[in-house]
Amino acid sequence: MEKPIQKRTLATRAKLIAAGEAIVSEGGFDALRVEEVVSRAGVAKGTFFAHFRDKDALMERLIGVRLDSILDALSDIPAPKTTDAMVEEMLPMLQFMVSERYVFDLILRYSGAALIDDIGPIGICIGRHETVVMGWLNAEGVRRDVDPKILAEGIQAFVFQTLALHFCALHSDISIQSRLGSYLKPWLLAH
Amino acid sequence: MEKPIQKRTLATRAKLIAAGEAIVSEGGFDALRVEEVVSRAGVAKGTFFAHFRDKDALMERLIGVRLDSILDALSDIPAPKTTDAMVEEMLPMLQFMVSERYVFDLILRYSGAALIDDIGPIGICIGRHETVVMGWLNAEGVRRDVDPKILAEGIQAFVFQTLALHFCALHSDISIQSRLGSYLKPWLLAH
Amino acid sequence: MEKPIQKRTLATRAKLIAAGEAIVSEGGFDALRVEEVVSRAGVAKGTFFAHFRDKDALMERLIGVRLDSILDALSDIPAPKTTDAMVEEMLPMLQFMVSERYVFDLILRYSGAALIDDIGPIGICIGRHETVVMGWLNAEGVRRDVDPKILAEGIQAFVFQTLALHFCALHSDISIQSRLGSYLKPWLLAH
Amino acid sequence: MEKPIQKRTLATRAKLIAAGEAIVSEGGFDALRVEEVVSRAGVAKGTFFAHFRDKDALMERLIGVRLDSILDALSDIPAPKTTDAMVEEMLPMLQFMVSERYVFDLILRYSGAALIDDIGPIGICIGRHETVVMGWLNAEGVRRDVDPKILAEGIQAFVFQTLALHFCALHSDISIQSRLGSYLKPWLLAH
DNA sequence: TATGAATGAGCGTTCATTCAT
DNA sequence: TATGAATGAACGCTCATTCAT
Repeated sequence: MEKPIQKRTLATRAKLIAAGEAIVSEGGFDALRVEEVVSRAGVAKGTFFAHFRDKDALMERLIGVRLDSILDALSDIPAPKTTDAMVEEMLPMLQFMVSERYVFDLILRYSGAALIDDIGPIGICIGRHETVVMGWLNAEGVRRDVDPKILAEGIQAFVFQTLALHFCALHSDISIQSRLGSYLKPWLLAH
Repeated sequence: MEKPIQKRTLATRAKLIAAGEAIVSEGGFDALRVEEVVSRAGVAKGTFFAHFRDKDALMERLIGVRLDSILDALSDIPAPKTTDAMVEEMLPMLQFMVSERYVFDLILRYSGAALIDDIGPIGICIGRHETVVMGWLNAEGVRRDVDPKILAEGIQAFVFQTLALHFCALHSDISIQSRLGSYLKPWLLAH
Repeated sequence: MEKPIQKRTLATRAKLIAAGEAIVSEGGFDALRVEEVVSRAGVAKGTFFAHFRDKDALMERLIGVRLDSILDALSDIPAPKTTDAMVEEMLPMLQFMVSERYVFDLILRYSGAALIDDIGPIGICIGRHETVVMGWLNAEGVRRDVDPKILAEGIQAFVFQTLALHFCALHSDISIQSRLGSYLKPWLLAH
Repeated sequence: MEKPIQKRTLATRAKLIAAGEAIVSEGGFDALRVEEVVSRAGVAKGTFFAHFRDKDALMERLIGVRLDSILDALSDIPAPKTTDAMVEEMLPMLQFMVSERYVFDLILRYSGAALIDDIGPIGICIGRHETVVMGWLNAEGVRRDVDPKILAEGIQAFVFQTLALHFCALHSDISIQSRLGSYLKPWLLAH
């Protein structure tokens, strides 16, 4: 009785997201213009803002969709045996995050929201990622003296650090993989 | 003939920085508008850009000044003996970084620049911070199996992670100190 | 079979008007939004337009109600003997008209409608006012060389002029009363 | 020293006004779009708002220009001998005011401003009109018992009343001339 | 160096009104 | 009658940055 969301509403929202995805896949996230989204979706501008608080809200959704499909793949694989393998598996996600500065910034900003109420699509994905990664930590060689939750959060921290340095140090010769690896080994391995 | 920097030039730059600091101390970094800076400094808009590459260049200067004074204090203290003490000592810096979302974002963006050529004031400060912290790692109980440089970078990563979560998880009941502590213990301590 | 107006219909309309009045008494006419009217009345937006041609139709109703009660009082008093007394008696109406620029504009726009077919609540009130005022003109000292109908219309013109100047000339030191009086004396008195 | 307005500024403003006039003369005031003004003037949108507070501010200017040229003509003619002749002379102005509802509303709203400080173009024109008309009142047959200033203001009141009724009473068979005449005779003539 | 008018792309907003269900 | 999602056309604004003087 509360809010029997209408079919039409859902259809409109879907049209908006589909239009957004089309634009992004053609020109990247940075190229997305609200004006074009509504024109492609065939709805009025006012409608857009009735569905999304602002442009960023759609961006979050769109990024969330991408992250979700990456995470779907990640969930299906068996737990990697080494930190190098771990990094290898995370690579698709890292590459997506690093594909556009704009994307990275948005993820960074909305990622932590995983802990609060009005958790957005990105926050949910980060949460999923944490869960998946946590599932990997029950492996041989991984330290047992630290709460896996903390370990997973730490991995997250190193991921962000790695990507942030990647953006700043454009001419750096250290690859994402090796940098992340050099953090994860001492963080995860029993010694 | 090289760079006979004129007195007037220096004076103008000083006026701009003073104006910037005044605005920031009144309304925060986020509220700083080039328009107001020049109006307070009594110069024209164009003059601003003759002195600073862009607005961010001034921002960096302003933030750099603050960070520097915090770091000056940090350099004078003896190396903390425990991770808790370490967190305690870093608190002033954390609190400044967390004082405004805008400040945090800017630091995040320019921090990694420490690795590249055109290193700015913020990058320098992050570098100083890293050096100071690295100096603490020669203590008893700190693991020796990892390059201190990597350890220091890891601390940085945990600092950023902690602050990022702090921003998003407004209602969280975990304090900055305890969260950072729960990262640093397993990261730094031999076991 | 003609118009068996249902109880529900009347109830809905009453709710809408009540909601409108509540909003107006809280924030003024200018602040009335259809959105809020229906939300307070607990009906859907579409329902509003099933009851009122447009927003202005409600506005007219609302203003009409106020004007009516002012006019009821005005009808009961004996004809004033002087133009000053006349102005005095008209004051409550003037003050209401001047209470909000928006109200004045609306009255101005719909007042003349008195001459056409689809006469609305405001037009009716202006007509009533004209009738009342015309009844005052049969007094001693009032010129007889002009059709009382024209005289009454002229009074109306001076009222509007006075109020219009009142809005623009905020800092003017001439009161509504004295300005209107200085128009009415030469207009009404035999000489 | 205060504000040595630059030539370029003046040129830009002139371009803006010229563009506005062109649009108005093609499609009427109601058809003016800020977007088109700037596009025709070949300047940026931001520039428009640097010169005019908002769209209405340009409208005022544009209407002011038209009124000015009508008033220029009005100033050159000899004082009319009768109220009918007076009405006849005022006709061009009346017709302009009545040419578009939008124009009339704007004039009505800004006319009285003639009395205050931040007097706009329209206010100035109304003032000029009053002066011109006042000059006509020194004629034979015009009553002497009332301050010409009041008489002129009264004429203004009747003009607005006439035009307002003209708009509302679309199907009315009374012409502007005859209605205005029926007000002016008893207002102006000695009896 | 200094000036300050001009740039400019696009976002967010407004909110009365319509219409398919 | 009632519903409420959708409409839609502009407006106003932002404000760091550029460039001709």
